[in-house]
Amino acid sequence: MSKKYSIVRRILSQYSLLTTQYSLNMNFENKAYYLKIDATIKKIRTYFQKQFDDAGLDITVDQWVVLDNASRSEGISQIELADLVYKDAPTVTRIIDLLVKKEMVTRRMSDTDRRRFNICLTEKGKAVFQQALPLAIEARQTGWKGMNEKDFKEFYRVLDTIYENYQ
Amino acid sequence: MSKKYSIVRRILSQYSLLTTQYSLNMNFENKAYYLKIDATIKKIRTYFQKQFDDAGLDITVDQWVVLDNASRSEGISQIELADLVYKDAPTVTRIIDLLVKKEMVTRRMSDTDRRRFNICLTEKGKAVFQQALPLAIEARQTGWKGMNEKDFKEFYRVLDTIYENYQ
DNA sequence: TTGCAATTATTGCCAAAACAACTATTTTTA
DNA sequence: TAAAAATAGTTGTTTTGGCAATAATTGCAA
Repeated sequence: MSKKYSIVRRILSQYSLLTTQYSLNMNFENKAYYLKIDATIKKIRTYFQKQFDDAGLDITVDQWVVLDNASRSEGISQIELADLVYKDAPTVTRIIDLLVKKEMVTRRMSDTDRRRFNICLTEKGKAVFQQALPLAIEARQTGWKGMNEKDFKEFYRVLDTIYENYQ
Repeated sequence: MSKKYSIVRRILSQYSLLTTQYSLNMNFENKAYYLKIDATIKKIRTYFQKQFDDAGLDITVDQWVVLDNASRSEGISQIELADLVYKDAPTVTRIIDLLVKKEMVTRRMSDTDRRRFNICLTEKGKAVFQQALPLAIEARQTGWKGMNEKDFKEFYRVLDTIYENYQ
């Protein structure tokens, strides 16, 4: 409905973004890369979500990230999962709650440490993972179209440096 | 309290991230840059928030982004603001609600269009902006330490390309 | 071995994101 | 000019993020 017009607004907004944020009379360090990164991550997230929705997969992007990482480490704990996916423990607790409710993963009490759960994918979880994986790979490649490995390394270097600068 | 140990976990987690996600036997397109960007943006956000908190400023990062953009366009509408900050209209409505509650901005009914509000900073809003601005600039420069303008341009080119690839 | 520190996970609170549905206007167009 | 389309903004719902506080369990040190 108002889709077309929000696209127009978006384009106009990008234009103003270009004129203001790229303007040459600013010192480059002062340009707001935060907003740029934020806009990009939202774009990626939206695209991934659309792929999952279109495929009829009942899963969010964050749930996918958790499912993906859990599938690669059978019996991982929630806190280990939290570190892998850069989320805090409460957030992982709630995402696992939802995945359990959807019967995609189970919490198995650890034999050796009774504070801990071992997270395991159910058959349904494995099936969803298998369906989502090619979509995720395709989405990733779509985003990276037109760029090469050198771009990738430079990009990672900058992201790593920013990350380290805030440690 | 458990701060020290979560740092240890974070380092371990980064190590495993390096070994798995940078491993050479993967095609570079398949590496999950999504998680990397997501981790970085969270890091930036947390640092900004800490600066505001330490300075005793009662403002969140998202509220700051809205306040900052509103301050640069006296009487801007909410939808224009939404486009500038890459948020949707409902999100901006609620952030403005909070800023109004904190008496940092006001909604003034537009003279020419009765659907529209003109957003204006109050004196308090301007004061908070003046206090937060140097902190934001400092935080931005901190994140960019050790990098130059060429890095910046390359970085923006990659972000722009990803963004465009998903259009 | 007792006691304290650390760890795992949960809950509560508030802010924010994405989406749909809705009201009230304004603009378009037939 | 009347009807339809578009626009600005709000509200509701669900999910996620960050932080603090808590319970239960484990590990360590005196």
